[in-house]
Amino acid sequence: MEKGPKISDAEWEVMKVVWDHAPMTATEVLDLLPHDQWKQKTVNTFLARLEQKGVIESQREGRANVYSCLLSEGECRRTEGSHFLSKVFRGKVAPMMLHFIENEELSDGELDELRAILDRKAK
Amino acid sequence: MEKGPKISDAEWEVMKVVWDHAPMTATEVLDLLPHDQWKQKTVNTFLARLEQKGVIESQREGRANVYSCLLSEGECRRTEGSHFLSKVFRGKVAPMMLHFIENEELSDGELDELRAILDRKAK
DNA sequence: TCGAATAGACTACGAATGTAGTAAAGAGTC
DNA sequence: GACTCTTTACTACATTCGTAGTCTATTCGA
Repeated sequence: MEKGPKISDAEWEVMKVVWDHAPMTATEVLDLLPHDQWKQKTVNTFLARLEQKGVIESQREGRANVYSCLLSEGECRRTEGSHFLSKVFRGKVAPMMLHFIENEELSDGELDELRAILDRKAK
Repeated sequence: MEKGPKISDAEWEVMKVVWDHAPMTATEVLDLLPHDQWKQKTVNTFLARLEQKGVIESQREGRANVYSCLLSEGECRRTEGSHFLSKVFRGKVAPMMLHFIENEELSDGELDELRAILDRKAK
């Protein structure tokens, strides 16, 4: 399987906005991020780096660059997820699942949902 | 909850060995890592950094340093896991679980195991 | 048309990461 | 005790990451 590019922590924050609203300009990206934590120039830098990495692309439109996604959130989740799995849980899925079940709050509804998925999966 | 230190990708590789075999020396750590990918000096650097970060501690024993864990693998998994969850899956546990069920190979045995855990959890 | 505002391009810079080299000190050998 | 070998302590250095600043070109208003 094809290894996607490495997307850093801060880059992920930017990408969440882009995935939700692209195509969009750098100014629009800033507007959808917490203003007290982000400066326009910082956002611009990340957008440029993300384009370098092939996660997004830009098209000039008048005075502004309009950014669109090249990689979907799902694709990036696959890359990041399998990396996390092998790094933190030594590639063992079941212990990881158990970890999250034990450590994160799951509502009864979510538990039911997961059981349903597992039942379907098991044929 | 107390945020643990950031442990980098390569540092995790070293820590897996330390968690499995501590207390141990730097030389012993190298012996348990793939020799073609690790040099002794590199291992030493990582051990020093991990000590700085408070993940391990060392005690002088003759000419060598003997390293022991200060943070368990489970503690580090909790820190890393909740970071991953909020970064990649926006804090939503169920979609993450679903993602792994759909994207990683789970044997029938593992599926059964997970169902059993969920059943127990839901009472 | 000329200056002001604005968006992008390029540059900066310290901290963390991956990967090691060099110097030095302790331990064992003759 | 002098020499050698091992293991540590300190230093190095290119990349990536987080966070912007400066310089420039373009657009908009007067």
